[in-house]
Amino acid sequence: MQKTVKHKPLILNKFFPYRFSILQQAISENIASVYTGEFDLSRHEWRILAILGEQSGLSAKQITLLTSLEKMQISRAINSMRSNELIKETVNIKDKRFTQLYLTDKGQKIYQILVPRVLNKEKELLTALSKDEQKKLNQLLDKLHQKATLLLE
Amino acid sequence: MQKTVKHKPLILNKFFPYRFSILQQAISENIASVYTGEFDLSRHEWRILAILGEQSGLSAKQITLLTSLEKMQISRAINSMRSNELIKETVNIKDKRFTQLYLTDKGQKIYQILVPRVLNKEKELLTALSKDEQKKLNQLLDKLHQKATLLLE
DNA sequence: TATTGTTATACTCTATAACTATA
DNA sequence: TATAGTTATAGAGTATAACAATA
Repeated sequence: MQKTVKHKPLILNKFFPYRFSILQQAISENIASVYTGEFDLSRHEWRILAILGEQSGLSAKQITLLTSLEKMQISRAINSMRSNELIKETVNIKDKRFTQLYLTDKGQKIYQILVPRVLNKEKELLTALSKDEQKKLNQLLDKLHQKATLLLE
Repeated sequence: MQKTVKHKPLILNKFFPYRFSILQQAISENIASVYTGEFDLSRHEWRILAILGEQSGLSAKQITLLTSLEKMQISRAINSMRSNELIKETVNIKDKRFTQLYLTDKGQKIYQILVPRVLNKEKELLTALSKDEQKKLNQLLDKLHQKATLLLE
């Protein structure tokens, strides 16, 4: 006689959130291999570099609104990037509480090198899918994201 | 005159790996809210509970093969679960290097309570998509996973 | 009083590798 | 020699909150 199962079984390998997490890890490692390899950035540093490369002069506060990073994570990452001379800053004259952050020449150079590599890695990953499939995937993930966020409230 | 951009710009919010990572975090928090809330399990502990609830008597080595956990992560999680009396163990008689792990009655009770809740949370998340869309999503993620793994080698 | 950003602290997680016991 | 599992240790990341400067 078999043990009575009172509920649907949970097979970890078929459990959507688990599978998603494993895939996320693989994707993340692919991208991280680009920015950790030669320039030894942390994930937070890489995100800040990406943001500031695109939009100069942001404050830490603005970066919190554009990324999932919190203010002390940013403060620490900035600290490290400052000592590696990737970032310089000025105080906002109109409101001295704000610091305006910029990439240094060195920071910009690294940014210019990394962006094509990272975009290329993204492209490589996505060659697994046709253009239509990529579009479909984005739609599905958007729906899922909306629901996941809703459920967290 | 505008600054010359020598490459395609990288907009973090539209960068697939970034979006994926944000979504993963939201999904993971949804599931974690179930197993951390009442029983205060860590993610590793939860995964081990899920595995052992399904298959009794596994060794730590076997668990490494069924999850993304490594042996010392398992060793530590087991340690904590042992002191919370969720797990008991016996030595394999044929090869004394192997430990066979089992849920205690208490561990099983928690397992029986958590599985329906966790599956329900998964279901809630997936209501964002139709059955067809869920199937499609799984196919697309599988393809992506294959590619991501391949690129890591 | 409220906000920006820094710092302190304690905690969790991770990675590497040395260690034991068994084979 | 090789394997299963434990332990030590240092580093990275996280969460909470107190803090200084400015508004």
